[in-house]
Amino acid sequence: MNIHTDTVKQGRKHAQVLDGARTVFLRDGFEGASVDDIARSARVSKATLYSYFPDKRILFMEVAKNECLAQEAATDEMIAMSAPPREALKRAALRMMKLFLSPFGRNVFRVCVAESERFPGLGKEFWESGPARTRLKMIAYFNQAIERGELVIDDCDLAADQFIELCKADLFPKLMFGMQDSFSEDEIERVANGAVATFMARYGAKP
Amino acid sequence: MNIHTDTVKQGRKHAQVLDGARTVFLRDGFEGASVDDIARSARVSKATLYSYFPDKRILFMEVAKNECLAQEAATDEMIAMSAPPREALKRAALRMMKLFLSPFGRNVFRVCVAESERFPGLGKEFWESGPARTRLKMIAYFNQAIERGELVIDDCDLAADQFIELCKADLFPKLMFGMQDSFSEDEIERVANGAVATFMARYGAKP
DNA sequence: AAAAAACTGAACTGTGCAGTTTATATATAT
DNA sequence: ATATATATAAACTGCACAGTTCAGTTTTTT
Repeated sequence: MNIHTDTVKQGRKHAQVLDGARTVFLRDGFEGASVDDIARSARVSKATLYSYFPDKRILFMEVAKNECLAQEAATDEMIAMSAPPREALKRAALRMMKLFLSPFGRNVFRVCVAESERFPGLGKEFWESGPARTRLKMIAYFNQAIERGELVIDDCDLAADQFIELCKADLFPKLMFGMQDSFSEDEIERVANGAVATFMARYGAKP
Repeated sequence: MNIHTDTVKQGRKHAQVLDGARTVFLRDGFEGASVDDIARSARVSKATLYSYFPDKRILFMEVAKNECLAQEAATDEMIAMSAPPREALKRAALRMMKLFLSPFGRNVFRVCVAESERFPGLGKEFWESGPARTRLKMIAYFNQAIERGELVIDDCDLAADQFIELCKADLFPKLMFGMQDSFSEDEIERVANGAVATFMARYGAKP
């Protein structure tokens, strides 16, 4: 994430402030979060907070930048490149779903959607350092599996996007519209299996 | 939409106020919209506005209620029940996509996501009077097509959810993360065709 | 142990905005 | 025509919150 590569003062409480900000921003969004809340949550005085981050916007950006790095780290080891499609896809599906169904994923998405007007580029940068990487991993896997004759795909980009969307079926709208906020293993299994089955019906090599 | 069935004062400027509110809320969200802006946009004094709607929250709910009714009306005639699957699905895909890619769809979604904390039930009510109806229509169609031997579906609920998500592939994330805000016919065609092809590969009756 | 740097808490300023009031104007009905 | 309803503009109140200041305390460095 390239948002603001400025030098921000380092010091004892730097991380502490970021942690508090992360908590509050993820919970309340940008507008919803008050700097007093953040300072309280970080167990730091407001003055200290402002000595590290000259304003709320910059603090928010710093938090976003950090989240992106974390996301980036979590992406590695997502797909077992050599596994057969059904297995590899199932694992990928479960991982992706766990991520965007988590409070973290939910909130990041909410904040990106709500704040993308105020912070142009925020959504894009998050996307690129998170979801886009997963997508690339998947496309790389597709190419290997095509080589092996296990998959037949004309448009790999679209195929990847379709698989990702298939993993959101049912659950994602329920989450976004606030109709449900946690999901059982069974619900997740059902959707993951459905995603794999539908994907393979279209793109699995016919014997 | 059942949010607040109170009696709100009727009168000459009732619709005018709602219109202005609709414009501004959809553009700026709940927090982002100022009552002064709304009054200005509705060409009505603030006092008049408040004589119709006792507070901002209620005004917002009233707008949401109206949008739901409109949505509901637009849903009828979405699927030609007797058409063969590829044709019916293609048409349904294009309609759905046009809807959620429109500024209207985008904003309603944004507002629901951003405001679902502040207004519990808002997202759900919108979902139920909009997307859920489309979903039901689709399931009804599936059942007829299954009867005719054109489709083979074990879990119609999941199948409908999958089709809806397939229609969002590629475009929806780009929209949500602010990476692109309008889409060409070609882009839409590609995704719609992909959705139909993938859906049919899984659920189309084998000859 | 002394000096320097970092932190605290609390009070303060300024601004933006929801909601109210008032004095005035314009329709609508009798 | 006159009385009553309704609408208007503009000023005002109250509050929440970003950002500042400062006198005093704690931690780190030397």
